[in-house]
Amino acid sequence: MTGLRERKKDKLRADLLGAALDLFARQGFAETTIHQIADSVDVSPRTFLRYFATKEDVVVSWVEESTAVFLTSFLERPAGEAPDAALLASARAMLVHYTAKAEFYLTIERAIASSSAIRARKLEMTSTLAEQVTAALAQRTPKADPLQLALYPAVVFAMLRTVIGVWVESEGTRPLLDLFEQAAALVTFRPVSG
Amino acid sequence: MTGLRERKKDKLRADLLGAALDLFARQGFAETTIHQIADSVDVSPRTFLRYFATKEDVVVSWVEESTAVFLTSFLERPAGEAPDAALLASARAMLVHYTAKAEFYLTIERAIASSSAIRARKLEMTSTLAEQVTAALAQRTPKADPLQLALYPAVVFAMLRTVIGVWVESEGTRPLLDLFEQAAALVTFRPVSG
DNA sequence: GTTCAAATGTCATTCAGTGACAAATGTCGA
DNA sequence: TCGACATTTGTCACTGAATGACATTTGAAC
Repeated sequence: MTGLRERKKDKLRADLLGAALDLFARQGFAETTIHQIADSVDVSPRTFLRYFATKEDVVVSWVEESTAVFLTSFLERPAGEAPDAALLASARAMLVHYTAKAEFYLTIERAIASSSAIRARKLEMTSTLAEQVTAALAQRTPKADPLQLALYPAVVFAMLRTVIGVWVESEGTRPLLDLFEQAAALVTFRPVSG
Repeated sequence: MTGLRERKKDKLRADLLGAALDLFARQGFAETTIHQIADSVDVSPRTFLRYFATKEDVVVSWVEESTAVFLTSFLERPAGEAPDAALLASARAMLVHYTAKAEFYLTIERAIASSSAIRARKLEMTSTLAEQVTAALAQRTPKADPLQLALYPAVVFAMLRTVIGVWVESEGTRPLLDLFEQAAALVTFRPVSG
């Protein structure tokens, strides 16, 4: 299972990630070249690009982890549950995951906030996730209007984005889940007539 | 005022824009090079980059127009108006603008939908607009929690994005404002306690 | 240890974007 | 109308991201 080859690969990936985040934090994202990242781990730039399709992906790969948490949670929700309840539950699951790795995600989110290129990339990933969730929702209630199906996920992710933004600005002092409950209290969903 | 120089500049900008959108529509965004765009208007690639900072900006420059409509409208709303009412009113103003130039914005939005690079860029512009609106909101109700201030704009823009998405998919047949009213009926805002 | 597959390095290339400087082209006053 | 002046454009050179092809190294398995 875990031969030397795989272990090396995992380690190299982790090293590249660490070196990249370190350089990003010190010099900024745009000011760091792939060459520098590769150099500080003693590999060729080409190798870096084999592990991460683009420079942004270094940061964004971690967003994938959290979106996976959301999606997994959502697909496991009972079929009879109301869409908004299911979405909110999955959002909470994702924030629990964030909270468990708070220090780490703070670093990631700070890197994201520092560069418009990464911010754009993350927004795009979130919108992809929203599409997946919308598709899953469509399977649960096939008769519903596309607008209704797309709207709830979009709104929930807007809430998540906002909550995480405030969390990062508070340096992680305001508990994520509390913030989310406050946000959820301000927006009400009307039942979908499917 | 309008010397030959300025007129030439305006015309060239318009020509570059037209040529670019045309090529994007036919070949796709990523498959079109700056060189091609410049060639079809008989200018050097360097000149293209003097008119548009990046290739994405060709498309994105038009998003700026619509965001300006939103922001202008929002800043003109009466000070006493409830935040959610003001936001919804400005959203409607923006959609009226979209509807007035429906054919054109359909082209733009199709280009946006076709390329993840542009989609990312547009999302980023929307989030910048959301920040500006949040800042404006903060001036109206200075005592409010940052979370509350940021949440409403984020949700309204999520609604707008969703509505425009459905509109584009319907090839512009479903009226934008109708879609928006349907969306607004599904999500309710609780009053902000500032 | 030999054989096979995966990982890496090297090389070449395309394309976006930037800076510097020269050439061309309007603008405006004499 | 001519000539200084400013603006726009073209050319050249360069950096850096990203991709493809091919050779080389290095684990894996027998």
